[in-house]
Amino acid sequence: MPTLRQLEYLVALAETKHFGRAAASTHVSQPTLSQQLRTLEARLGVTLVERGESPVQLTPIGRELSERARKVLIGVDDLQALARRSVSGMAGTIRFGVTPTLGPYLMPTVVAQLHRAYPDMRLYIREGIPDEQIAELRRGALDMLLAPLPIAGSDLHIEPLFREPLHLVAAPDNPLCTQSLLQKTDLSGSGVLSLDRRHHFHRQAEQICGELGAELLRDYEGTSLDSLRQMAGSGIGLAILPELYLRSEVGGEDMVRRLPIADWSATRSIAAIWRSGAAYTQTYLMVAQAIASEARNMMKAS
Amino acid sequence: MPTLRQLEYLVALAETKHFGRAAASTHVSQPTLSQQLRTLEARLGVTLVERGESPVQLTPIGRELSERARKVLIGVDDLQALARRSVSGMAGTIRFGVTPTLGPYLMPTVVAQLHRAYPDMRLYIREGIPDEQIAELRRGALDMLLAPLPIAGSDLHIEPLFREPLHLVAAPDNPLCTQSLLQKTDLSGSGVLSLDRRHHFHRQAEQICGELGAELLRDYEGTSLDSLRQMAGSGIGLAILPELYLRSEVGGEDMVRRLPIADWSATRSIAAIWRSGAAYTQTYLMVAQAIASEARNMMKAS
DNA sequence: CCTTTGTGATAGATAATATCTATCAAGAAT
DNA sequence: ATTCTTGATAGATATTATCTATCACAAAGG
Repeated sequence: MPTLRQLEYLVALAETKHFGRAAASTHVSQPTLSQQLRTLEARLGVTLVERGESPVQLTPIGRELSERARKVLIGVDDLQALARRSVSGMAGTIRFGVTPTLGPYLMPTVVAQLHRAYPDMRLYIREGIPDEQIAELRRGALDMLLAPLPIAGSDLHIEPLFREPLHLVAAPDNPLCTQSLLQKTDLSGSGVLSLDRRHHFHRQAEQICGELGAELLRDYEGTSLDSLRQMAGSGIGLAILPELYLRSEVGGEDMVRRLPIADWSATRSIAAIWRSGAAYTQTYLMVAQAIASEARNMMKAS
Repeated sequence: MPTLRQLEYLVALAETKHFGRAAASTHVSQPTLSQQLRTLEARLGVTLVERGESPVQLTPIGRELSERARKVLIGVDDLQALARRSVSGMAGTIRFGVTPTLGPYLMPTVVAQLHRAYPDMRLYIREGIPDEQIAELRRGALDMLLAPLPIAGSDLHIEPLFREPLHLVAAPDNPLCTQSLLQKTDLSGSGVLSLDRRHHFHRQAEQICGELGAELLRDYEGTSLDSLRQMAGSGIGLAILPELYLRSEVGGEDMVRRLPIADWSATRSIAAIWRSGAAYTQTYLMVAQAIASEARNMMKAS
């Protein structure tokens, strides 16, 4: 295999057609360049230079290979340039897991912002069930994760970011919607829709229903927040929907109404998570803080 | 600057996620790979591997750079593969000079033939005045040349290839065309057209006119064989045109007629030329012989 | 919980390679 | 004919890559 230095010497000779000047431009002595060119010719098994010509001429093969060499050296220069830009850590592709109950309503803006600020960094977003994504994070298929708490694991760094309010919603013609302020007891016995049980969301819905004396409907599991909203809008039951979803273009409140309930404060805690042994944790921390900031901005705007 | 070996180690580690297996696949010991990865990180100024993780994980930057590294190594593999294919000499781009009084009527077929036989070799054809192209050959702007003889120069290898007949042509309604066999004396005093004096062709026309007692017309210098043919076809004068031109699609004899002249044997010698100190002279010789063979084939066909 | 195995890092020695200076041979320029 | 320029060769030195031996620590197994 040739060395990059040898390729440099070949390219310099192709440009200068002079052993001495090629040596000077690559900062070695002329005998070194002469010797290394010979070694390169021996390794490649071809003659690169017409000896005895004045000025020096490359052979047709030598010219062809020097063009290839130039491209290789450009590739190495690009690699080094990227490394220089990466010294801060703000580079590379971060494989980022998100729950579908949050990611689509929050991450697009954040991804665009971060890419503008750090052109060499990308978030490659992948949706999935948090528990499954935790396993993927552990085995190295993901670098970072946005997920609701709680999450257990001493080998993970958990960075709480923000709390997202959860709202109970009903169809507009539901009698509950006629009251200006509901008491929790008013909801006793109501049917509530939820996502399938693999979702964190489901468990939180179970807890809320327990508090209200409501009933978690088991015959109508939603596959997405949208299907929950549509079923709730059709009067099949109530639904618990998160704030960022309701505020998004996709969500919205044209089909359902938030129920105003006295002393209602259900929320879910969202955290960014990465492996404890990760390098570039400052980078992950910065990304996490950008997400938290955007989420707060989105929830503050009225 | 990283070394190609270090890039190999990085790519192997990205693939195996195991220092020992990466070392085995690159045929070094595990401590060597570990050390070289550390050196590479130091040179690039970035962390490529998450230490303490099990199994080994690359950082986002490490993954990005290993992709760049892979591309560089592919470039080097391609360079080596081309070198292997070039050992025979039949590779690279040969910068090939030709006279416009011959090249366009002979070289297209030869270029295609050679490229089929040797896909890694190309002839890059450039037309020009032979004397000027001889200078370009000497100073290394051309590798090879097809030109009429004589050519002087002890620093050049001259490989005579074939003789091309030259024909005197006239307009069809020229009285000379009514005779089935002309004597050279019949042409005494006739006007003959020629190319401008920089062309070898011009000098040969002068010589032929001297032999015939004809007169070289000086007010009508042609810029190409086509313009000579068209002027001759218009009755402005006679013209001397070479065999391969007359046989070509571009040339042809629809506008002019060859004059049948007793004991007519005017020809020009065509040779392939390269620098005496050139490498890969066997390649040039093979190219030259392909040209000679094609020329003979084209002139033999009736 | 203890022992064994696996993994990556470190240390010192050795092998291999790159580069140096000195000098030469040959050609070009004066 | 002499001097200068250019690329090659020789031997010495500097630098780097790789080795083996061994360590520290974590994971796996009993």
